[in-house]
Amino acid sequence: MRLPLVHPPPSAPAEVANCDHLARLAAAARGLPLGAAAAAIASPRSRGRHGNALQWHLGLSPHDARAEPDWERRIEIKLLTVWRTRAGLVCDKLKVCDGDIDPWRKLDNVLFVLADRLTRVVVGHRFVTRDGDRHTSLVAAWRADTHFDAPALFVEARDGEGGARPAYYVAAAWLAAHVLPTDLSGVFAGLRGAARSGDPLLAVADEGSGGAITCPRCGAAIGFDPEALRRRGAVPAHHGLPLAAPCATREHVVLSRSRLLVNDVLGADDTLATLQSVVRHDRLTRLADHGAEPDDHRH
DNA sequence: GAACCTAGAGATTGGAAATT
DNA sequence: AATTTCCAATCTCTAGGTTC
Repeated sequence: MRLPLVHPPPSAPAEVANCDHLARLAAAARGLPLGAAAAAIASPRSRGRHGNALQWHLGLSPHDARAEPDWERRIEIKLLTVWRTRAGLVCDKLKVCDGDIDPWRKLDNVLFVLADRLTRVVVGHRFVTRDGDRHTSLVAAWRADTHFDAPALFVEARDGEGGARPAYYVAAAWLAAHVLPTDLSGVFAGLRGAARSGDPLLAVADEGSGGAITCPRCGAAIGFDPEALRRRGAVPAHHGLPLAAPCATREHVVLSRSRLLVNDVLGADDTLATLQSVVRHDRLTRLADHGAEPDDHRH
């Protein structure tokens, strides 16, 4: 159920908060697969595991549970999962905070890190300050009718144990209008059937490889529809026997090599290895460990 | 009519905080 | 010190609508 906002909006737009160090890290994250780090630091079904993985790569505590912006208490970092539909790039609504917390401060300055829903690869980022049209449209939610006006910010109640648990969300439409670019490479269409339950294991193939490759993890045969790979860039795949760990009990998806991004810090080989989960957890490269962290973050 | 898309709501998770 | 409750967060499901 949708409820009216509790916290009145500030009258003035937010001041821009910059951090050059964070900007460099965000740029360096492009092409980085988050799945491997997520598997290393979070439980397999944890809701926030890819956000945790991003925090880890940025040198923050992976399980940050503060009510304040994550980065220097000035910039909120949000992982935004995106996928492709016929209409272009889309994302889901995003929770801002619980209903008893002021959402405006969290929305002052946000670094949105965009990740592909299928591959969990970082595909881009955007710094967004609550000013200009973004301020106006968010503030308009204060007087909007929760049911008929499709406000950019809303409260949704969750009836759980111990009563309602309302929380603030930004609408997907607002994110589409103010955060998402029209197009971005490295973003795949959502897959039906496979990849619906849990993260699929990924294998990379060239589009000319004709429907059969060997599994990068265990060497067993993987079969797929090569025409579908050319058409969509990703296909559900059949993993042949033997089905040993970690390949047993997991869905498999084959990706077209030419549609994948390469992370500059990892390089082509390590990007592929990380994406395909063949890097040991204690050998993972952490983004924040590359390049010295300047004392002043160059503000 | 099959496949796809969307909004709304529910289900889960690990760490932090609170309590015993 | 050990246990329980609280909490942030978002992934997943479902029903109903749209589009090929």
